Amino acid sequence: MFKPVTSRVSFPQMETEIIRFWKEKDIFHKTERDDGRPLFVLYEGPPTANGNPGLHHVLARVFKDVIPRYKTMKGYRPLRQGGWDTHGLPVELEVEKELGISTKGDIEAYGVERFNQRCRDSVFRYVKEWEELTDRIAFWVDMEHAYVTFKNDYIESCWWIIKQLWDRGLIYQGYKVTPHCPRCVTSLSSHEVALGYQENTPDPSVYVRFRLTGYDATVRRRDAFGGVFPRLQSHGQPVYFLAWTTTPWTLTANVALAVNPNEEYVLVEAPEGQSEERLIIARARKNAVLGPEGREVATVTGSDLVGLYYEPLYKAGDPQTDGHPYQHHVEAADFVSMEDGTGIVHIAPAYGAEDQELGRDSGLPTIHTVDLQGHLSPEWDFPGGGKFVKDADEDIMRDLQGRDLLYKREVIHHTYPFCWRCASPLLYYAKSSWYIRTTAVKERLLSGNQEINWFPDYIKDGRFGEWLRNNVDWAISRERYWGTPIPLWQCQGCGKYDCIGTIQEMRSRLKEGEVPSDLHRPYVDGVVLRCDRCGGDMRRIPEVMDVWFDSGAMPFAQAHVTSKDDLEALEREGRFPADYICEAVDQTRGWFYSLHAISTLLLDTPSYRNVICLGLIQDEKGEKMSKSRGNAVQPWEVINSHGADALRWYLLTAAPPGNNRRFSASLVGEGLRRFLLTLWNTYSFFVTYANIDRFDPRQAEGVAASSEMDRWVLSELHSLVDEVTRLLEEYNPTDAGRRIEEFVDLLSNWYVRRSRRRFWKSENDQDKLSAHHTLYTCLVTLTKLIAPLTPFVAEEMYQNLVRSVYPEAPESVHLAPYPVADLSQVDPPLSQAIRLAMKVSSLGRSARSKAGIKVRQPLSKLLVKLRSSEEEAVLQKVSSQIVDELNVKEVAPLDREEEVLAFQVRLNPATAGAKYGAQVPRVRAALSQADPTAIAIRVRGGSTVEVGGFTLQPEEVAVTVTDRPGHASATEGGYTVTVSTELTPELVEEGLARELVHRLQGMRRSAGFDIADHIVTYYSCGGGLAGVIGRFADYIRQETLSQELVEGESPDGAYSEGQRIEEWEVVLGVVRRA
RNA sequence: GGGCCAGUAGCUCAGCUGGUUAGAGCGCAGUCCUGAUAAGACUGAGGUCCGUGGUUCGAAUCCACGCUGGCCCA
Repeated sequence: MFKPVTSRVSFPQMETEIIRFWKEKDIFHKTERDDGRPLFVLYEGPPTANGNPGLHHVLARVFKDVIPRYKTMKGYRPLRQGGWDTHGLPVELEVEKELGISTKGDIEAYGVERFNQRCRDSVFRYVKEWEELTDRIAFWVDMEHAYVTFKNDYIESCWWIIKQLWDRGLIYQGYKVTPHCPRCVTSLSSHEVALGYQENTPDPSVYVRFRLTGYDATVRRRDAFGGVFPRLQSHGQPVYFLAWTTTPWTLTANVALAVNPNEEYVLVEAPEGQSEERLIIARARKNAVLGPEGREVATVTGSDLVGLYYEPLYKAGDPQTDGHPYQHHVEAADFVSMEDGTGIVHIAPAYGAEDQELGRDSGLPTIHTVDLQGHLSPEWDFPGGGKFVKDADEDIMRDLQGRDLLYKREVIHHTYPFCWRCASPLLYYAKSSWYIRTTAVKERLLSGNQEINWFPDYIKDGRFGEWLRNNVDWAISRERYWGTPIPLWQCQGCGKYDCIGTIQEMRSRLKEGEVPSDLHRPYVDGVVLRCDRCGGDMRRIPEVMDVWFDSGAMPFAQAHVTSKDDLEALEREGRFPADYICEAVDQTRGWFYSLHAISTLLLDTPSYRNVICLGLIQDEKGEKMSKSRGNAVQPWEVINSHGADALRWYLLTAAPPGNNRRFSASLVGEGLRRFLLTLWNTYSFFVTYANIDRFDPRQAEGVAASSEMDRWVLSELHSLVDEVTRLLEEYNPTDAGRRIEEFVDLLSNWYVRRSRRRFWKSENDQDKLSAHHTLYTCLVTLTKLIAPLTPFVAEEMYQNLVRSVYPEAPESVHLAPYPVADLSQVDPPLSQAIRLAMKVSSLGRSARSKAGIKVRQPLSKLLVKLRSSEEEAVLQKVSSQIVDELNVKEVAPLDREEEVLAFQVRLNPATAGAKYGAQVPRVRAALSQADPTAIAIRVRGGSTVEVGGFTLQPEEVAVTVTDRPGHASATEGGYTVTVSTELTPELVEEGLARELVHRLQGMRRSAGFDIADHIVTYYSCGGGLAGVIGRFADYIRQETLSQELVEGESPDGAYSEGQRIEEWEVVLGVVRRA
C-alpha cells in the first residue's frame, strides 16, 4: 500500500518535512562520500553576508544547485565548498555609515585596528539568514567547511600567489588615474563616482594655440608635413596647433598633443586682415570651431603630424627621457574623436586616464603640478599657483590671453562627477599603483577562453571575449584598510622591494617583533623585515589588494595552497579546475575574469570548464530590483506562499538563463498550478487507484505494455529522458524543464484522461495491470528526472512510490541513478498518430461546441478530412480513442467537403478592387451567377476561375463556409472535422442514460462516498424516463457501482436529491452498501 | 561614446538552419467536461512580430541603419 495522497497538498509544509528527512538521514553528506566516484567540482562564487540575501541570490543558488545534483545522479561525487567574501570597500562603507564617518582621515582618527574589527564583525551579520535561505531552497553546499577570505590561511595563499607572480616579474608599479576627491583626499570607486554625477555643470571650454617649432628627424625622415613644413618655415608666419580642453589647469602638466592618425587635418590661413598666423585643425572640426572662413592651405592625414615639435605653454621643471631633455611633440591616438574639440587633444598623463595610457605606451613622462588637496603647485610660477585648481583656471586663461595663445574661450555645460560625500568636484589624478602584468598572458587568456563552455554561448566571444581582447594590466592596489594586505616590503634605506609569499618566509626575515596573529592592517604594518641587500629596515607598502583578487584566488586559497606541491596535489586530485561555475552577467569583468586571470597567470590554464551566465532579475516593470527603490521582492514571501520548488521551477524554466527576467510572484503561482499541481494530481490519481486494486509494482515488473496507449506514453517518456539528459549535459536546465512540463501535460491530459476507465473498471485483468504499471513507470521516472530541478516534490514522491515498495532502493532520490533512455521503446509514428488523434479530438470538440451538443450526448458519426492519405492510414490506428473521447459511434473519412459544408463566394475588394476598377459590379454579378461550390473548390485548390469572361485569381475570391443542416464542422490548417447533428430516439435515450449517470456520480460525491463504495440507487420519475432507466439499467449500475437499481422512494438514511433532466422531474437516492 | 543582450497578444514567453493562415500559458468574456484535478476542453475578443531600408519567388526569421530598455565599460 502506498501512503494515501491528498490532492490538497501544502507544498511549503511538505518541503520542511523533507528538509528534516534529509537532515536525519544525512543525505547531503552521503552524496559527498568518497567512494571512488569521479569528482564533479563546483566553485562557489562567494557572497558577502553583510546584507540580507535577495531574490537574485536565490536565482544564482538554484542554478548552482541543479547541475551538481544531476551529476550526482550520473555517478559523480560533487565537491561543493561554500565560501564567504569578506573584504572590500563595500564592507568599509557600511561600517563608515554605522560610525557616521566618511573619510579616510576619519577612519585613521577612529583607529584602523578598531575599524577593521568592526568590518570583521559586520561581514557575518546576516550569515544566519543566508544559511536558512540556502537550506530552505535546497542549495546543497558545504557551509561547514566554507572558506572565508579574511582568514589567515586564505590571505597566506593570496600572498603566495602574488609571490609567484613577483618572482616572474609580473608585478610592477605604475601610475593609475583615478577619480580623486581633493577634500577627502581619497580615490573613489566607480560605484561611488556613479553616485555623484551632476548634469549641466558649467566649465570653461578653451581653445589654445600650441606653436609648431620643428620636428623629430627620427620620425619624419624627409619632407615632413607632406612637404608643407619646410615651406611654412620660409613663409615666416607662425603655425599653431589648435587644441581644446575643459580643464585649463591641466595645461600645466601638458606633455604632448594627440591626433587621430586616420583623420584628415588642414592648415588654415587666417582671414585677410586678421592675425598673421596659420592654424592646424581636423578638417571635420574646422567649420564648427573656426567658421567657414579661412583658406585651407594644405591637407594632411593625422599620421603625418606625428613627431612634430611644439612649444609647451608652461615649464614644469626640466623633464628628461633616457637622459635627454624631453621634447613636447605630437602623438597618434585612436581615441581622438571628431565629435567635439578640434581633433587635437592636449595630453596630461597625470590627469587623464586615456592620457596616462597613451603616456605609458609611448614613454611620456607623468608630471604632477597639483597636490593631493587639489592645489596648483606654487613651485614653477604658474599663474594661480597655490590656488585650488578650479580657481586657478581663471588665472591661467587670463595669462594665455595675455600671451595671445588663447584662441577663444566659452562656457560648456556637461555632466561632471562630484564627491558623493562632500560634493567637491572630483579630479582625475594619477597615483602610483601596483599592477599585475596580465597583458603578458593575454594570448593565453584568449585561447583559454576558447576551452570554456559558456551558456549562453554568445558570452564567450561577446562580452567576455571582448573584455579579454581589450585586456589591460590589472591594477591591484587599493589605498584602503579592510582587505588582504599586499605582501610587498620596501627597504627604508636602499629602496629595494621584496615580496613575502608565506608566513614562514616572513618569520625568517623578521628584524624585530613577531609575526602577528592577525595578518590584517594595522598589525602587519608593524612588521619590520631585514633588507637582504643593505641590512636596512623594510616596511610594508600601505596598500591592500583589490578584493577581486581574493575571489579570483579561491580555487587555491580555499585549499590553502602555499607551495608548488600543494598546487600539484590540487590538480592531481581533480579539485582544479572547476567543472562548473555560475554567476550573473555582471561578473564578466568581476569574478569570471579574476578567476580566469589568476589561474592563467599561475598555471597557464583556465579554472573552470563550464559556466552558466545568468541575466539579472528585474521587477514587474522591468526596473532593477533594489532596496532603495523599494521594489525588491523578499524571497521568503514567495517561498512561504508557494514553496521552494515552485520558486525553483519558475527561476529555472520561466526565462532563458542569460536573459534579464521580470519577476512576479503571480507567475510563480502559475508555474505551481501548471506544472507541480498537475504532476501532483496525476500522482494522487495513481496512488488512489493503485491502493484500491492493491497494485504491487514488484508483481508487475516485466509486464508488457498491453495497449497502444501504454506503448505511446512510454515512447514519449523515453524520448523525454533522452532529451532531458542531452539538455542537462549541455547545461541547459531551462529547456530540460520545459520538456518535462510538456510531458506532464500529455501524461495528465491525454494518457490519464483517456485511460481512466482502465483504472476504475472492476476486472483486475492484464490490461489494468499494464495501465498501473505504465503510469507507475512514468511517475517513478519523472521523480528522478525532476529531482535536480525540484528536489522536494521529487523526494516526496520517490519515498512513497519507490522506497515503500523497494526498501533496498537508494534511500533518497538524490542518491538514485538518473534514468537512462531506452530508445527501442521510442516509436515516432505512434507519437504522430496520437498527436493526430488529439488534433481531431480538439476539432471535434470545437464542432460539438458550435452545434451546442454536449459530449454526454452520443452522436452517430464523425467525419474527418485530413491533409494526406498517409494521415488517413494513421487515423485508422487511433480512431477508437477518438470515438471514446468524442462520444460518437463511428469515425469516417470525409471525402467530399461539399457534402457537409456550404460555400459562399464573393469578390475580395482588397485584392480585386484596383484591378477591375469600374468593372467591379459586373464581376461581382458574374460571380453571384456561378455555382459557389464549384468555384470554392477550385479557389481553395489554388486555381483560377473563369466567370463571365473574367479570369479571377484565387486571392481575388473570398470564400466563407457554413454548415449544411444536420452537420457541424470545425476547420483548421487543412483539417476539417464534422459531426452529424442528427439525433435518433436511440441516441437521445442513450444521452439521457449518460446524463443520469452523471447526476448520480455527482450525488456520490456530495454524499461523501469513497470512489470504490458500492451503493443501492433509488429513483422515482415519469414514465418516459423510467423506461430509459429500465433499458439502460445494466449500464447505469455498472457506471455508478450500484448493486441494485430500485424504482421507488429511497429509505431513511439515503442521500436524496430532486433533479430535473430534460422535461422530467426525478427524485434520486443513493445509499452505501456495507 | 564603445561592447553585449533583449524587443512577438494586456502579462510571461515559444517560434528565428527563410516556406502555407505566427503559437502556448496566464488574464478577460462565454460555453462545456469531470469516477484524480486547486485542474481540463472549446469559442471569442486581443498582433503594424520595435521602426526603416535591403537580399529573396517568399522575411518574425538573414543583412544594414536607426529607436527603446537592461547590463558592462569609458
